[in-house]
Amino acid sequence: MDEQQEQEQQEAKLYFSRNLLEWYHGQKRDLPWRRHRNPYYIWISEIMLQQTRVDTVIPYFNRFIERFPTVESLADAPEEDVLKCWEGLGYYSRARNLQHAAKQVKDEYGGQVPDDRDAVFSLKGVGPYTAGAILSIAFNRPEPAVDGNVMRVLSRYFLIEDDIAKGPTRIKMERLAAELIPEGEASHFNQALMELGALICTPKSPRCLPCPVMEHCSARLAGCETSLPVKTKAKPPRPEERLAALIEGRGGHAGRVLIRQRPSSGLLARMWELPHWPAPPAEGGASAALLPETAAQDRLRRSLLQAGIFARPEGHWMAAEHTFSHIVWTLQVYRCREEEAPALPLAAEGRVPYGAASSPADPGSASASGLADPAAAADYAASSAAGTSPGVYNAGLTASVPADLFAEEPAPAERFADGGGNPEDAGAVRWINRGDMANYAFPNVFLKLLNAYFDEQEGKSDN
DNA sequence: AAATCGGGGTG
DNA sequence: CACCCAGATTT
Repeated sequence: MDEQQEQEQQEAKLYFSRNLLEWYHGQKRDLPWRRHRNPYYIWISEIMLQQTRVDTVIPYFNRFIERFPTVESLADAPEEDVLKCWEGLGYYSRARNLQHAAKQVKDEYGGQVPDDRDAVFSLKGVGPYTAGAILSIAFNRPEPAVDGNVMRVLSRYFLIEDDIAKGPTRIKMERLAAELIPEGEASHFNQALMELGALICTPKSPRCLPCPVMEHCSARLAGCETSLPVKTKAKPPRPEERLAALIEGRGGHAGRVLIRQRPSSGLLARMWELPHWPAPPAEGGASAALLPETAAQDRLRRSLLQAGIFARPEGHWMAAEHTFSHIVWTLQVYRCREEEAPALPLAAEGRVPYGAASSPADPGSASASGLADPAAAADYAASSAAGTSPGVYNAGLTASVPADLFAEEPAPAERFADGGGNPEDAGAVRWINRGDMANYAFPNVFLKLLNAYFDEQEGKSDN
């Protein structure tokens, strides 16, 4: 690049920074986290915005800071409260990382979000982008905050054709973004950059006419703005057919359905769900949806028994789909009815094996109670499990199940080939009614299924 | 460097 | 419906 080009490049940068900043002051949106310069608010909003659009985040943000107004209140909250507040937002490990980081701030930084690069970086869930966002937006530090919006804007304005999915490209963008920050204006400028990406320089059809920097935008001048940024495509998610059980309680559980808690690591960690297992591949490669219903019900019953849950599938209810980044679940949901446990033994913990092979029946535990009636057994479990809510049912039924029922069970790794983590801390089950849903955090697909079910029940009882 | 982590919007 | 959106952590 000769001297003349270099000078033009410098002018393009100055033009960009000046015009963008001026535009932002006239166009910035009124957002809840922009109404104060509270580093805690900025931090919460940036974690939420990592994954979701502004419109979706706003109600979550408002509820979150109402429920957890300070770092300390977040640090001291029960984890399930934090997860419940995050319910439906996705990427739940971020909620758990956020609370972990709140404890860090409380214990190591006196409850104040640190105004220090290394300290901010050390917080769980805070990476290069979020650290830069907190330091610049909350503390006006001249740090770059390069997210997808910023990379899109910069790749177009400076016509950078590097693949933004690659690591080194982000480093390059950060160097460039840092150069562009006007003296003393890091907070406004970084927000302006992201605001432009969100409102004007959008992925599909950028609105170049109202763009404050269109005159010197290299991509627009070259007519290639819609083909930037260059980004390698993600590989498509793999499909997974699963059989799910909506179990209607009987006796002491009448009007309730059974839910269980997922393991504390992996997919949807510690969230609650209807029990479900991979569907066996049908003959000839047909999908599980085409699996003869009796075969599917038989398989589901085996899986339920294997998990220590006594229930009988009674027919297909509905299908539901749930899309992750890397998997697509198709859930075939069967309505099931709770059955009486054959022998009896109720252990005290309210847990069932989740990923592990079922433990052998413990003859000792069988004498823990002599209750054969499910309602009485539930009462027994509730009364013997201190600190649990009414309706808690101990499905840790290690009772004698005919061994041949398990003859065709797949290996544990196959049964729970969904990213399930440590089986030791999973498998808690509860019988819940609609009101109890407020106490458990569910992924959206199960929220929809449970609401659909309770709606259906209410409709029936009205008639 | 590649895979793991949700859920929603657009055309 | 196909296709798009992304940052931190783990492996």
